[in-house]
Amino acid sequence: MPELPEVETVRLQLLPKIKGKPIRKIKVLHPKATGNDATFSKKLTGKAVANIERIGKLLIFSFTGQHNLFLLSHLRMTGQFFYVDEKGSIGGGHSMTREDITLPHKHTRIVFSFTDKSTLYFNDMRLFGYVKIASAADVALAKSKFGQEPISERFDIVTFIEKLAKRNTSIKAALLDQSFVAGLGNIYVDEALFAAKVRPDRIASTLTKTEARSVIAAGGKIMRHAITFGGTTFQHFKDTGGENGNYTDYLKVFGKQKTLCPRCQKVQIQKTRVAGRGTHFCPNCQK
DNA sequence: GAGAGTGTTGTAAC
DNA sequence: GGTTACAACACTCT
Repeated sequence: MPELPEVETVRLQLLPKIKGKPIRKIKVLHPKATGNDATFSKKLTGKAVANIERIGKLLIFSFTGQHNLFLLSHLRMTGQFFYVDEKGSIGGGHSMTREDITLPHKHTRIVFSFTDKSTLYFNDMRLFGYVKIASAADVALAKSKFGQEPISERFDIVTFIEKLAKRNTSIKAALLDQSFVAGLGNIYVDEALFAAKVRPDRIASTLTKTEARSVIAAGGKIMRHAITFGGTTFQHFKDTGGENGNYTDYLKVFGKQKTLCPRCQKVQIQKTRVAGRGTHFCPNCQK
């Protein structure tokens, strides 16, 4: 379940590996992954990635000398980018060759072959994710739909608090709304609310300013920390070398139901359903 | 073996 | 505009 830190991990790993490499050939194994774009291969063949940006959980690829050609990629829940270098090593020599992974496999949707014989695979079991061609206008429109990111040093907490006061849903639902706050998903929302000692089912407008600040500060801190550990693997996330994220060991509440709260040591972490999602919290610590 | 559960987001509908 | 419900999908768990 890639959230902001996992997507950022993919971006940081992928960029140095593919930047400036012309695409020699593209095989679309499942057209849905490209938004059923019949021109996908033709438009991208011969182009070289200039940069990869990220906003929220969305990746934005730009190409050298192309001012109106971009790729938008969202991993949704099970999307993965795997990079195999010219020697056939998954992860481009960073990680050991993964003998347990053969590529392409039945969930590989798109194969990008570069002129240096390295290959980028887009895998997505559930086909919710995508890699789509976009114009500059498409990119601008997509960017406009995201709220502020808690990891941003320019996060405007005053505006956030004002908007929060108008929300009559749970704080969890509010934090999961990407147009309100960008980057948090189910795992990091639970972790941030635990760190801030706020119950996930609290109505957003009832949070004090201090609590609101605390939630954003915790969200930012946890996600920045997770990025330094290569993200969190809970079910499906793999980095571009097929490795799990290493932040998993630092989770305090997500998936920890029926274990003793690591902070108060008095009650067990509860799992309930808030905002239609599996939700973990300490009924003692979180108010 | 049928059915529920899993989670992100766009869209429709209120 | 806020909010909810649902669809998209394929796999695992009950």
